[in-house]
Amino acid sequence: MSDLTTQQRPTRQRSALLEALANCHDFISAQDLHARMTAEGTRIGLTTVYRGLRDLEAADAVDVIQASAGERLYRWRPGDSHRHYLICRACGSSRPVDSEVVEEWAGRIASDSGFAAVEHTVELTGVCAGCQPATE
Amino acid sequence: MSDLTTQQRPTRQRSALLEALANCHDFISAQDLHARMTAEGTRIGLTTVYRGLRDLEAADAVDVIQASAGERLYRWRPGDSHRHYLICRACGSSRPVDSEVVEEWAGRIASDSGFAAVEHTVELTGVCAGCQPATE
DNA sequence: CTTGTTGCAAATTCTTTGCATGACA
DNA sequence: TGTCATGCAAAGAATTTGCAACAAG
Repeated sequence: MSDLTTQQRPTRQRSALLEALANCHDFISAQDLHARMTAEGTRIGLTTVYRGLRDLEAADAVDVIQASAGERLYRWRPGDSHRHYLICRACGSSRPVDSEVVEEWAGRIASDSGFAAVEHTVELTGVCAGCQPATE
Repeated sequence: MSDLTTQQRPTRQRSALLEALANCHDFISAQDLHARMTAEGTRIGLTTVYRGLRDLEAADAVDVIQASAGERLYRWRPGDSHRHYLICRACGSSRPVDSEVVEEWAGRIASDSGFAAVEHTVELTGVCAGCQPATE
């Protein structure tokens, strides 16, 4: 179960899911991803999308953020590079941010507090340049 | 609406909600808070609890974190002091953490990126000393 | 009396699960 | 042929809204 060598068949749906996600450079919800794939002609069930995303999350291949009402947004993570993003509240676009400082800080908190297995979630939101009202 | 002087009647339920929340020194869900109040003899509707918490959130009187499945947890914020916490995944207890470093970092990201109105969410979770297995 | 508040029930939204069919090795 | 994956439909969970009765000023 925790074994990465667990057999996993490369199916049409799984490939399509990976491709769709890789082509999407912003965070997207399972529902939206399914809708987009369907619109593009890929026949795939919503359940399969959810399952695929869950697997990718378990494999640490995607970054995940919590949207408002329990909705989760996923974003493909190329390599092991980024984990934290700055997201535009208006258009939804996201850009990775350098979070070294925060990583360090989290590590320090962990050792100072006596807590074990400390994990952190950091979400930055704002309004990107393109979405800001022209009004001064 | 954004006016703090907006009339708001001090009702029995609202006072009870505030008191229950102030007496609870950890994060708690709307459902649990309602259950606890009911168990203590306070007659209040679940809807009213949700509405009260929503108002408190809007007034910045509580800190909010996202639990797993779209569940939101609330914690009374005395004064304007703390905003970030380290939460035990095992027992749910929380302790405020010094987040000055993160505040600064977030501010720098904001100015560097060209984003406006940048807000940040930071959640730290771990296993507190009391919940760690005696093993080792 | 007038207006905001309450609370039950129904509706919404996102996500997960049961189970029979279908595909890959 | 034997598994694992798929996907429909139903279940589950948390939160929000409609609306009539109620309480405060």
